Amino acid sequence: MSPDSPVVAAIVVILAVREGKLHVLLVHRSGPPEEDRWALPGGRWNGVEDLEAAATRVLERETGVTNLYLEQLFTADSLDASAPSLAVAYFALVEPSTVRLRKEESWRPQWHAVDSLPDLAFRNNELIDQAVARVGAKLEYTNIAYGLLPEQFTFRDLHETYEAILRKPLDRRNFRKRMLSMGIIEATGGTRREGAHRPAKLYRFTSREPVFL
Amino acid sequence: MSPDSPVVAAIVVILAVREGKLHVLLVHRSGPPEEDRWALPGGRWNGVEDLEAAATRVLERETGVTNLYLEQLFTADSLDASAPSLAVAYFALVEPSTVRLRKEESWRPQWHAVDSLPDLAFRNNELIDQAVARVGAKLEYTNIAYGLLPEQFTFRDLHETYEAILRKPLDRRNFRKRMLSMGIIEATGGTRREGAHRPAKLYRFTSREPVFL
DNA sequence: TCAAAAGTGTTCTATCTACACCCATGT
DNA sequence: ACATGGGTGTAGATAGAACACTTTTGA
Repeated sequence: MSPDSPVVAAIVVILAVREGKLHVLLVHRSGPPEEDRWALPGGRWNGVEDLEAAATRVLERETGVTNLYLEQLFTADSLDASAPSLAVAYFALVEPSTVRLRKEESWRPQWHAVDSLPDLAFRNNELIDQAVARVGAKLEYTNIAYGLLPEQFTFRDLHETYEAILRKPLDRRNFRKRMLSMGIIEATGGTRREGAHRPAKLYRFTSREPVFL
Repeated sequence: MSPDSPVVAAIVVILAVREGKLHVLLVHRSGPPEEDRWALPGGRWNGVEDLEAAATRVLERETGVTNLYLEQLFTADSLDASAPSLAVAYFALVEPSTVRLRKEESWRPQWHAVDSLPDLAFRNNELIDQAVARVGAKLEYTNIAYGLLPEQFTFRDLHETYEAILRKPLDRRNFRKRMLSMGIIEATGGTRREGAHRPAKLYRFTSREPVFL
């Protein structure tokens, strides 16, 4: 491999909220370089398809999910000291119940709570921090949370999702007002019973395409 | 060149405010591909240095400027239909009086008002739009305007700079209050006479490193 | 004394924050 | 009737927007 022809990979920070905590999907490297460490899933770019298509392919291979929110994040160099390489990082927002993880023995993908990550290969921790920061900022002025939630959801679901990403408590009443005044969600008319208490109204996103306010 | 080993280039959106208008530095392509069109300056990445070093090198070659504000913007593929290629775009903020443009006959760099750009090679217009949007957003919560202004400047200079990027009038009094309350600038104590009128106080940025508020 | 730009405060409005009680349901 | 989470309103503080006159200087 000549110095002029680096290896280019697309890697994806796949984020989901599970049981009120933000998780990222990692694979365990069973071969060099950085053998036996956790890392973001990725795939080599073949130079023919779109870069974003390469990221989509990685996302689908690892999760079975297609068509969710995907955005370019950052391009990192020098990740692999052994050869010239470039990693174009994307992040994806997925709804965990739609995910079917790959079941291989090696390179097995697994959810990890973002709060308590080990030291990852290729300085991937920095990319995850960046992705979380970016998503948090975008929650304020876009509807991209649709990527993290199912078609229908309660205000509680939405509230937990926001708190998981922003890592701070949000007043329930103010949160509700803000969401409604943003106009990105609407009541479906339905309700959901979940226990010995009042049923919650169901909502949906008015659009499941990215909308900027 | 195999499909697995694309060409990687660093390209730079170099922005400056000249006479109250936002400008971008472009080179005129005197060879294929896209011969005879204007494009962003760039250089091939050699795979050894940091990507950011490659961008810095482009910036210095075209402007003589070093050590100003530089940030990664976006990585674009399929810019050149003839071969697999990847362009990692950066944007830089420079103070035009410090710039000494390269004087070659071909590939001569030239400032262009962002308001009235021609159709550029490699869909570079989109990258410029992105850069301007990003800088505009960051003016609100960072001090990166330091990159566009000399060591000392008047409130008028600062005001014109902000208006040039945001493309909208900003009330002078409110602007002044906001800048001072942000705490990113301070009076030097000096003044500058510029004509038959009251001299303006001079200010400097309290820090010339990026600061987030 | 005039022209030209620098400098300065107040009022109003909208937005954000803090905060506590009643409601609907199942057991 | 009680336990559990769902649902709602108000008051105070803060930040942003609108707006016009006085000051300093050189000619």
